[in-house]
Amino acid sequence: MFIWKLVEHSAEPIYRQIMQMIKYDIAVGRLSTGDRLPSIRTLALHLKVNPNTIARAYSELEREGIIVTRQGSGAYVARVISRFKTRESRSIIKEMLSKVIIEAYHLGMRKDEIIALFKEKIQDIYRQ
Amino acid sequence: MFIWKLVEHSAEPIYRQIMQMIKYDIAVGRLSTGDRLPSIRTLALHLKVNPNTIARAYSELEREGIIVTRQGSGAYVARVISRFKTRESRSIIKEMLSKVIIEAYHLGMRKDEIIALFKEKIQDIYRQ
Amino acid sequence: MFIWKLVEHSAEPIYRQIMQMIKYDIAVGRLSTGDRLPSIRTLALHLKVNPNTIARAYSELEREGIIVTRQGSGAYVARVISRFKTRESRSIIKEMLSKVIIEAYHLGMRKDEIIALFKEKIQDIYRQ
Amino acid sequence: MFIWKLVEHSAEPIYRQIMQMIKYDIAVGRLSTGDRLPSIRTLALHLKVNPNTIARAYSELEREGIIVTRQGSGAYVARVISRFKTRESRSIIKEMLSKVIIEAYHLGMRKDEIIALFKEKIQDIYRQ
DNA sequence: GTGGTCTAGACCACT
DNA sequence: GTGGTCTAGACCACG
Repeated sequence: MFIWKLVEHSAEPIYRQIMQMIKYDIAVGRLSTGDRLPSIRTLALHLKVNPNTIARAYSELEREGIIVTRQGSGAYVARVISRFKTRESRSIIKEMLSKVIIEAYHLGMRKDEIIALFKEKIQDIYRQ
Repeated sequence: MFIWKLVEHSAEPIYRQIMQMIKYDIAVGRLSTGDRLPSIRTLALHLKVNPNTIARAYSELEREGIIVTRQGSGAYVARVISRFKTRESRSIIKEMLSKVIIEAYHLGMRKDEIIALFKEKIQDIYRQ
Repeated sequence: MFIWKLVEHSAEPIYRQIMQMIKYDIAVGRLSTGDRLPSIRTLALHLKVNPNTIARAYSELEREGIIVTRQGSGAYVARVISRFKTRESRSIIKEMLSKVIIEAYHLGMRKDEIIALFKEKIQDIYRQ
Repeated sequence: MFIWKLVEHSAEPIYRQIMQMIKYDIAVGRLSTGDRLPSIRTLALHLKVNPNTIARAYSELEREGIIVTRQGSGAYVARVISRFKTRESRSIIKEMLSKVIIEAYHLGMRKDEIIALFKEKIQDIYRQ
């Protein structure tokens, strides 16, 4: 079914970890448009967290346009509305790339090492 | 002297923005080993934030081994101790790369676009 | 016959969308006093929703005095009983107008733009 | 200070009523860019609701870009970024106008009556 | 002091 | 059964 696990004692809030898991699964194709997500209660039991926490994750994903929810029915992967706003998106992604590269630098990682990691990761997600 | 500016109303805590600015300047070579950082009071006035906030940033940077503070003298950029612990660092950076690539995906960015951004950013920081 | 369509994944509950469609058709004259509405089963099949949902919509419309249902016969558009209670109605409509105008304001719409939209819409419904 | 009151037993969720009050006050100019909103706890005490409910309202207003919040500092009325997306906004407002006019029709209100109400309300908000 | 996250548990609305 | 709202109360992060 789903094989999601939380990182315990992470600084990352639980609801964000959940968002991240789902976004990842969509990005790598394990979840597709129209697929039904587990119900809030089911997932809460599975991950052993409070249903409100799952609800929070789903609701944030919904406002990002990544899933849709309907009372009495459930939550579903949204049709991909690539509502790409070039300028904003570029600036968000540039900022994130900046951070990770600076972090790698200060962790003593070499240029070729981070490039290798980047290539590896991008293959996972942007499969041909 | 220094030309740092805070992003107003960013979700990023102020002390982290300050850490980020300093790490960036070190990474691109604007700050080098042994350089003296502005005093807490000076920087607090300049950025119009509480001195405690600067102190927090400096203390975290010291904890990361990026700067050293000497009682009564000030804070200095540390000699680059590449305290690179391969496994941990790789996992941190992989996690961060994953996040940014997934985010780019969901923002509708194409593979070549994010690759271009990555190349651009890595040139800034890892100059030959 | 009828050409009603639901907005998929709308935040608006399905039964309310159905009520809205019917009220709209009455208001613009596509449905008149005495006209028979589609049966619950028929409409449920057509819209691909649970018959209970249609039943709920019809029952609410009946409560509002807009349709009447006769056992075993079906649902019909009621004779227009203008059960207008000045004070209550005014307060409901004022509240709704307030909301839409405030919303328009925060969406950056100009005064003349919303006035134009209002005039357009009111022509649709209150034809001379 | 602030003179907000909740409607008891309203179908409108409390957090939405709170959002509405704040949007209204901004629209009519009682609150201006940069003004500080009451703290979550203060407002919760004042309105006799749970702090989480206020937090929810503030957080939704933030994602609509109407206010900004900072941990440890408070919530402030945002600079008006009229990030007006013509098509989307027009469609939202048209939908809302449609509903209110249909509702007025079914409540037996005359054309001139609703026009009068509209004019009255729009004067409140879009003052010259 | 501020807002942010999370839990436990209740009740409601919708299909 | 589904998701949505709300409360009470705890603990953390930030300035």
